[in-house]
Amino acid sequence: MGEEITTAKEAADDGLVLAFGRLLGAANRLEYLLGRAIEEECGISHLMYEVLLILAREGEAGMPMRAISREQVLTTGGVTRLIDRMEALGLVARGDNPDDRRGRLVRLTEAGERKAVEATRVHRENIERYFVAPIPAEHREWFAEDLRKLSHAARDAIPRLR
Amino acid sequence: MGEEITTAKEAADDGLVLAFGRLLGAANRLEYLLGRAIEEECGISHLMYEVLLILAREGEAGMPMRAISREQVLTTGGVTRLIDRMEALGLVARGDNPDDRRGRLVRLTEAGERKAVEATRVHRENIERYFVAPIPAEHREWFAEDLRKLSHAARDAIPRLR
DNA sequence: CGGGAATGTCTGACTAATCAGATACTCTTT
DNA sequence: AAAGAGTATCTGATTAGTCAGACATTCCCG
Repeated sequence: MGEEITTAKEAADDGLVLAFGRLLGAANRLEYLLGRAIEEECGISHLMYEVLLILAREGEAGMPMRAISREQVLTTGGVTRLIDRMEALGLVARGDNPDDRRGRLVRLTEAGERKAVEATRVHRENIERYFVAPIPAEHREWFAEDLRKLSHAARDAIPRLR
Repeated sequence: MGEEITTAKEAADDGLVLAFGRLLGAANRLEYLLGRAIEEECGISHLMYEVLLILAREGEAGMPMRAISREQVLTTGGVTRLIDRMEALGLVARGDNPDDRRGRLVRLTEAGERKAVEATRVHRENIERYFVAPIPAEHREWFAEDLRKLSHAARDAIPRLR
């Protein structure tokens, strides 16, 4: 594993690269499956669902677009367009930010709250099936904990997006 | 955790949904970081790198586009265009498939092999830093093993893409 | 306090994916 | 062997993101 790699075949068989590929593979596939399910059953994209949860956590006051961009790896331009679509669906509302007149605050509407609850029901069921079931019960706690560490380490390493 | 969820706030605080969000968050951010690094240092996208490794594993003969689409969650149309770009960069070559004249076989070129080795060097370094370092040494083996299980379970559950 | 740097959002131009339909071939069944 | 079903790839239209630049506002330092 610590050896010098000189052929493409060796590169492809590298243990570390394989393990990492597994993380991405698992995440991509799970995201795909769960995203599909939410899209079909609730009519919103997986990214919209994530934003619903972020806003739900934030509460009444709403949060600036900037903060959403930071939570999800998404440029501010991307957030603008995502929120445009969510606003068109009636899930969120934009309001002025009294503390900073450049910015705006996004908050959930009633419909957005209902959608968050509905989508979570669908989501939970599928997570149980695809994410929890394959991990042996005695590993689950550590596994979740390690994911948390990984998630934070990776977040801290990301340079600020425009 | 097993309780009925009725408000958006509760949905956002659901332990299972949070843990899953962590997996996706970690994977997205790591993919972002490592994708950036490979792109900047090697001039290819993360997806291209994955395909280089897939082809390296396959060897001389090459593999049909269909198989690539299956490995990466990507439609066949997406693979066509990805391989178009990789061909333009000189990393892969398409050849006829003697066994099935509908299909074509994709294989690495010399330049593709070199790129796979080069990119893996960059990749390994960053994986060490962002992926391995945050996981305590005594968990690593189980963690990788659990990821493997997850990855396979998720792969088997994915419906065939067009 | 005034001016330059920094920040938050939006937008036009672009990119890389999806989807669905077209085409060409293969496989199976009668 | 002919027909119909199935499969591999490619392509036009669409979509959802990126990037870079515009603009308004705020922050900070002399």
